[in-house]
Amino acid sequence: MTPSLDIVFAALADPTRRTILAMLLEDDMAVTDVAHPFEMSLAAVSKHLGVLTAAGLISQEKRGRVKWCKLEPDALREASVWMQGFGQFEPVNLDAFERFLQSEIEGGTERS
Amino acid sequence: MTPSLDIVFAALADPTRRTILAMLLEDDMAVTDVAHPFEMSLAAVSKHLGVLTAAGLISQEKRGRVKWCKLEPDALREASVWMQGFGQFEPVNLDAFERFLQSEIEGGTERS
DNA sequence: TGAAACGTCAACCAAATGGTTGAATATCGA
DNA sequence: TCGATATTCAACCATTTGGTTGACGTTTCA
Repeated sequence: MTPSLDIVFAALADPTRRTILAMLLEDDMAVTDVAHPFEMSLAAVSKHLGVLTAAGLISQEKRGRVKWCKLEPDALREASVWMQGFGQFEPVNLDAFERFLQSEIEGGTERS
Repeated sequence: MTPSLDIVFAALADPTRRTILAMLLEDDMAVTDVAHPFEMSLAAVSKHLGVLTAAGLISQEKRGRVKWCKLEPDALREASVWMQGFGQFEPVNLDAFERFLQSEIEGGTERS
């Protein structure tokens, strides 16, 4: 079940979380290492990672006592498609655009 | 000064606001008309429009007693560029776009 | 075995968010 | 001028968000 656009965009709206995503672009990281550059508690970063996980933007896998965080960039695809629609489609085709989104996006259980 | 990614993504995180943007894709609208399909007060919709304006996603121009709302899709560019930094997505999802065009051709124009 | 490292949980707090209602402001039209 | 229309403002409320701290469960390893 793909997380809704609500959850994905809300996850992206925080600068700490966007920085974390950029960090994970380079390599997978343990929670403690993700937290290191930030001037906030480990628990706070752990919460941010929870938000990113709920949005499907990262995945977390525990090996031993270390929990590894991995970027899942595919989760950005749905949001990206949604945004691109505003640049690429003619205003005339709203109905068609909406049908397109409907067919393109799975699991979007949002109210209209 | 372009609004920060924080503000833009936060604005996009609400389904009511995304629906408003989709409505404005079709045409400019007055505040009252924007509010019409929603089951909430006019004041609430007015607040949403304020959030979208603060994010630069729409502009509002008052003519007479009517305030017209206009989509400003360029505001999505910065956010779009940020997301594209994560690779995977081309600026346009060409495959999906071609399928969309194909369905357009096959389906004919069934807008009423 | 036991201390240290890794990470989360629970309770708490301040501020922001999304909604309400009622009053206020400004403009149009007859 | 007066009533209706269009929109915002102000105060209020409940919920969510982003942060804190301290206690807790696991896992490692000397």
